[in-house]
Amino acid sequence: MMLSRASKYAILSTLYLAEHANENRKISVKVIAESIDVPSPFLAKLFQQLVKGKIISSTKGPNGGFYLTKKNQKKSVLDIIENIDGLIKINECFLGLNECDGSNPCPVHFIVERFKNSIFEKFRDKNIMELSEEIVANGRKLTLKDISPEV
Amino acid sequence: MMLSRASKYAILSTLYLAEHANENRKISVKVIAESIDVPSPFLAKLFQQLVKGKIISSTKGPNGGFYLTKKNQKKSVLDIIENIDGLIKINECFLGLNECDGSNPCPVHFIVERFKNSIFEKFRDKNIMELSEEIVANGRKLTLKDISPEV
DNA sequence: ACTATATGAGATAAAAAGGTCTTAATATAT
DNA sequence: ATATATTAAGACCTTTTTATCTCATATAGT
Repeated sequence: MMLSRASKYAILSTLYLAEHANENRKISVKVIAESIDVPSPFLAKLFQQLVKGKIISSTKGPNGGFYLTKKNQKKSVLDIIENIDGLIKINECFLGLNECDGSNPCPVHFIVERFKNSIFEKFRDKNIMELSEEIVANGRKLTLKDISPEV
Repeated sequence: MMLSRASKYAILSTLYLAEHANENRKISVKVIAESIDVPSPFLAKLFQQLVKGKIISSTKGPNGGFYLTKKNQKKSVLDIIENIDGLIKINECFLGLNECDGSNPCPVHFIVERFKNSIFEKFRDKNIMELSEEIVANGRKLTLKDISPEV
């Protein structure tokens, strides 16, 4: 029931692409890595995998970089998580029990279940572009940098 | 917002102690490790730390083992988590953002907040003995073993 | 064609988490 | 006192995760 750092980086940077890139304006790993403050060689690896998984797109060479096609924009955050972590982890019992379900629940099973449903609403039932637009509309910055107040 | 395996083991085995041990009936690592199916040398290490943290108690020698005093029983699951993982991890932003709070929320901040509050009700506002009694009353087995139906 | 600039791929390294082993210390029972 | 059972402590090993490095490949612009 938790994301690896890899998944978090992948989510943030894909949402970054959704907001800032398109087929005519591709963005390099380096720029994204600096913008959201993640280690760039690590992000490069993640992007390779996301491209293979058809979550994002890329072109090589000058003015190349990463971006989302219309089709990519329809993918969900859960697709990203599935691509990077797999879905097992996010569905595991919070206390690690092998057998934990409605008829055999751990002490926090129903609490976790409710949470998971809400998360899935955002991460499965909404596509990346929709989520990105929501974030932009709310004026949020998704970065791992410290956001220092301007002086 | 997630527990390490170490924390999970510690929680399960402390709840095991709450249910099965007391000052007159101490239980050895080996027995507990087998009962809930966790690696026993690893659990031994965790128990050392829990003893230092005054979450559980121990005595050496024949008929020795681990158990909970009245004082230990008043500790909470959150005390266990704090002792093993520290509290930072459980309070981190679900997406890993450095700055994520009510006035600067990540896309799932309020969902996570609600979840955290519910978890805290069980893990901070209830002591170990109370939680254990609740679990016993509900007839739950907290083990990592597969619970195979009896033939 | 050549050069510069990107990504792609695979090997490698470093750090963290998970797990084991060995020896010492201590308490109990005989 | 001695043997035995148990935890305590610390070193050690393994696996997974995170991160880096190097070289190959593709593309654009000149």
